Order: sequence, then structure tokens, then C-alpha cells
Amino acid sequence: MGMQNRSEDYDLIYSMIMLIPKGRVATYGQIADLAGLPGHARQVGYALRALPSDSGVPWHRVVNASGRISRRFDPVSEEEQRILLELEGIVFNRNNKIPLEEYQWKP
DNA sequence: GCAATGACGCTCT
DNA sequence: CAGAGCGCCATTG
Repeated sequence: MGMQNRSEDYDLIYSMIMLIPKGRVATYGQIADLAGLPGHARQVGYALRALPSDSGVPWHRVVNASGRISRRFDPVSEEEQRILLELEGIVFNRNNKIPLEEYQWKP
């Protein structure tokens, strides 16, 4: 017991992300910790990359520890994330960073 | 099985 | 405070 396969880990990660309230954000590392996978922040990124577009998972509420939108292959996806967050009332500062002290979700 | 990769993060400069 | 360096570890070829 204890060993988990990829899809089980991914489902666990998705369920944690679904707990993030609208208008708040969480970091990759934070989600990994909540999913019981400390030190697996990168796996959260893999899980989000594998996410289909029609899932109900609020993927846009996950940002990196610097409060910035992480770079990826498709820049359009980065822009989309910013738009979605701004629509929820999140205001980026002049360095394109989200003030985590103000917006980070604290369960 | 091994090497490269990456939607990460912490430390040091 | 921004950027480089390094550690981390599942995933990919």
C-alpha cells in the first residue's frame, strides 16, 4: 500500500486544485504538498499539461512560487491564464507578478 | 535502461 | 530584487 500510479496522482492533484477558491491562487509546490506529494511540484506541472481543455479543473489558479505565470510551450496559454485570473479580480503588479501575500489561498 | 527534458523551487550573488 | 545555479523527480524518447 502507498504506491500510487500516475493517473491516481494526477486525479489527486486535480481534486486539490478544484479546492482553490475563485479569486485566489495556489503554487505548484503548495498543491503538491496538499496532495501528499511533497517535493513533487514539477509533477503538478505535468498533470496540468496533460489536462484536457474541457475539464472543470481551474488550472489557471496555479502559479509558481514567484507569483508569476510559468512559461510553457504555448504563449497563448499563458495569456489566457492571465485573462482568466484578471476576470476573477486578481490584479498583477508592474512586473507581471501576483502579490501572493494578498491572493494566495491558505486552506 | 539511460540521458534529456520540464506549466518547479530554494539558495546564493 | 532579478538572475544564475543547483537539486529534485516523474516523464519521455
